[in-house]
Amino acid sequence: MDKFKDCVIFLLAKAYQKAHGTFKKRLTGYGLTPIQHLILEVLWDEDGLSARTISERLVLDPATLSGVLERMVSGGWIFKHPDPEDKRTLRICLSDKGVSLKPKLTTERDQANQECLDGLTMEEKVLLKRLLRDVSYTK
Amino acid sequence: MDKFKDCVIFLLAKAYQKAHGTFKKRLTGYGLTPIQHLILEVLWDEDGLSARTISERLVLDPATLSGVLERMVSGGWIFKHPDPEDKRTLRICLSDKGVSLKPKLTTERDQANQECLDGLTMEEKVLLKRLLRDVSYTK
DNA sequence: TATAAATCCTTCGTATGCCAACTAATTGGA
DNA sequence: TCCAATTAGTTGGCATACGAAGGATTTATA
Repeated sequence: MDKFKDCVIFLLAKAYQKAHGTFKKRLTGYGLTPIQHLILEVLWDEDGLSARTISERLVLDPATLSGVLERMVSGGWIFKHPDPEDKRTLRICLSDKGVSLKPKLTTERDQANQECLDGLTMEEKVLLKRLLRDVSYTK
Repeated sequence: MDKFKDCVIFLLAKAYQKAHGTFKKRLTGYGLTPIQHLILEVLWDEDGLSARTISERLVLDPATLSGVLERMVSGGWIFKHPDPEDKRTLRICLSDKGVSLKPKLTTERDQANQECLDGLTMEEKVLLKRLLRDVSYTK
C-alpha cells in the first residue's frame, strides 16, 4: 500500500471505503444504506422535494437516484406523490417511519462520523473536512 | 450541500466521486477503468501475483476482484496462469500491452492526481494525503 | 492416514453509480 | 398556435463493491 501513499485517488477511495463501511454496518439493523440515509437527511430538512432537486443536493445522477428511491418506497421510508402542477415531477415525501426514526438515525450518523475521525485531533478533523470540500468543489 | 459540510462520510464520498470521475475520463481512451489501472500498477511492481495477494494489496474484496480480472483478460491486459504448485491459486501476469502502456498510463495517473489537488497548496496536498492515510489505516 | 479445517477463487444477490437513450410533459419561440 | 427545445424521470448497459455460499484443493490434526 506504501506504493500508493502519494496517489490521492487511491487514498480517497480507501478512506471513502472505510467511512462507507463503518456507516453501513451501523445502518444494517435499520434496513437502510448510507445513501438512503443521506436522502432521508435531505428530506428531514425539507420534505416533498422533487427527485431532481434531491439529485442536485446530493450530487447524484438521476438514474442512480431513481433506483434508490424505488427501494426506499419498498422499504416504507418514503412515498412518491405526482405533482399536480407538473405531471413530470415527483414529490418525494417521508413516511411516518421516515420521520420517527430521525433521532436514532441522526445519532448513528454522528457516531459513524466520529468513528471515522477517531485518530485525528480536533484541528485535523476540521482541516480534513475543509480540504475535502476544496477537492470536491474545485471547478 | 452546506447541510453536509460537517459530515465527513459525505465529504469523502463526494471527493472520491470527483477524483474517480477525473481519472475515469482520462482512461476511457485506453479502454481501462480506474480500478483496472490500479491492478496494473500492482503488477508493474511485481508481476505474477496471485489474485489473493492483489486483493490484499488493494484492500479489495476477492469477489469484486474476480470480475475485474476477468474483464482485464477480455481486454487483453493480463493472463491467468494456474499455479503448478497450488492448483487453487491463479498467477496473474501482464500481457505485452499491459507492460508497454505503463509509461503513458503512469503519466495519466500523475496528471489525474495533480488535477484532483489543483486548488491546494503544496502543504495542503501533503497534509491531505497524510490525513487520508490516517483515516484509512486506523483500525 | 482419514477427516476436519483452512485457503483460493467463483457465483449469486443486492446496491450503488454513471452514460445514453427513451417517454411523457412543459415551455418557448416563430 | 403549433412545433422545437427543454425538462423530469425511467430503463438498459456496464462496472464496481461486498456478503454469503459453494466447489476445488491443500493443510492440519486426531
